[in-house]
Amino acid sequence: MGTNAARTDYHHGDLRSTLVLAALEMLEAGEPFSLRAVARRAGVSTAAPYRHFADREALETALAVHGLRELTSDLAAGTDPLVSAVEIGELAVGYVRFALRRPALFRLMFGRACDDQDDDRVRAARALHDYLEAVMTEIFPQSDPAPLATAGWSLAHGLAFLHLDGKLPSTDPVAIDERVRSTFAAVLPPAARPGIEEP
Amino acid sequence: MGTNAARTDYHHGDLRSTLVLAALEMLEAGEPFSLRAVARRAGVSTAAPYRHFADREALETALAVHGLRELTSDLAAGTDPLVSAVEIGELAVGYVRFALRRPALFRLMFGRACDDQDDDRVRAARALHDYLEAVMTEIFPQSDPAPLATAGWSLAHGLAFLHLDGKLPSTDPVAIDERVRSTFAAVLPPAARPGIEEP
DNA sequence: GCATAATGTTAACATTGCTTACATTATCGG
DNA sequence: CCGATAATGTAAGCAATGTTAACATTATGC
Repeated sequence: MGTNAARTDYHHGDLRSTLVLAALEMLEAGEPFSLRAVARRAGVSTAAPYRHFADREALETALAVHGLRELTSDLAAGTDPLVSAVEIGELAVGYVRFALRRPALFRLMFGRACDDQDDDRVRAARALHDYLEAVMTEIFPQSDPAPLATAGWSLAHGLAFLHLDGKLPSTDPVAIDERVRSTFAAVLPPAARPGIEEP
Repeated sequence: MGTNAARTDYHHGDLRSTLVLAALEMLEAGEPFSLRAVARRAGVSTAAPYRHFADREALETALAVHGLRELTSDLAAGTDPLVSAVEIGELAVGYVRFALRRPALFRLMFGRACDDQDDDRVRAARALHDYLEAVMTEIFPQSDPAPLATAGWSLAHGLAFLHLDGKLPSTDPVAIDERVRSTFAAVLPPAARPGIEEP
């Protein structure tokens, strides 16, 4: 109990998870999202969520953590044995697809300042960054991976947001995938060849 | 008048501009922003803004248009005779600086879907895109400028947002500038040399 | 000058985030 | 096994917000 209250089985039975789930469903459905609406959907009183989240922002942080983890595992699962530079483009395609598939969640994850007080959130964000850096290290063993990871993440992130905002044409999903690939190709073509022996 | 009501001089004297200005000041000051608060600051009743903006979103769209124009002219003024590929990095530095200097405004400009109904907003967004494409055309005359413009914009945009969100360390402004430069250098090094004769 | 449309005001409604006081029930020490 | 206690949920209410409707006022065109 106390800090580690995650599996408790009280009046409602792990209301906290229920609330997060309800909020995720509402985000997915594109419905506007409010603490009261979430409580309603969970079949619980207006004030009940405040037993589990300090305020609205705390719920949003929990949702962001969920999204960050899902995105990270999505990317890792999509292209597991990263070998060629081409696959970086595929990684970016996965990133942009995630953003367009879950626009509201994506905006929650990246739309506001990272809550540095929340350990879970900081960890989840760093896990994503570390994964990208590891991939870059594997693909470009002779270059400094840090700027490459920053570049790759920023590029994918910018593509995701600009498509989300309608700043780049975003009607045809196939065209989007192609644009992401060609953008990465335009920028990372003189990459290291695969199969380089480790130094 | 009618649609072109911009310079009218009624009871208050161009309340519309006053509201936009008041809202911008509040954004700049980091204050939370509400229609009522804007009306209060403009010294006008709660319902007055509805004579000039259909709803809150309409005001936000006006602010976004303002911000897009300012950003575009900022960039164009900062580096006027674009010549070398290095300057693209400087362009990105200006972009990221703008985002960090006006975080709330930047989020308004790019945080939600581009209101395709609003001609001003569509035009302002396209003007920015066209400017970037023109720069790319000038610098890389032999390459297809479209993917390069997309890549440059996305990269700068992603850097801006990741810094804004605290996903990349954002305490020291000088370090940020340097990171933006090195990121662009890591990705656009084999650029065309300056001084290429026009084809 | 006067009809009329443009602009601003007052008052109200529904919804929201949040708090306070209270009710209920799980858990634990005896 | 039982009662104290803390964890959890509820009811009611406050202040703020977006929005609208009904009304007042002033500028503008005939």
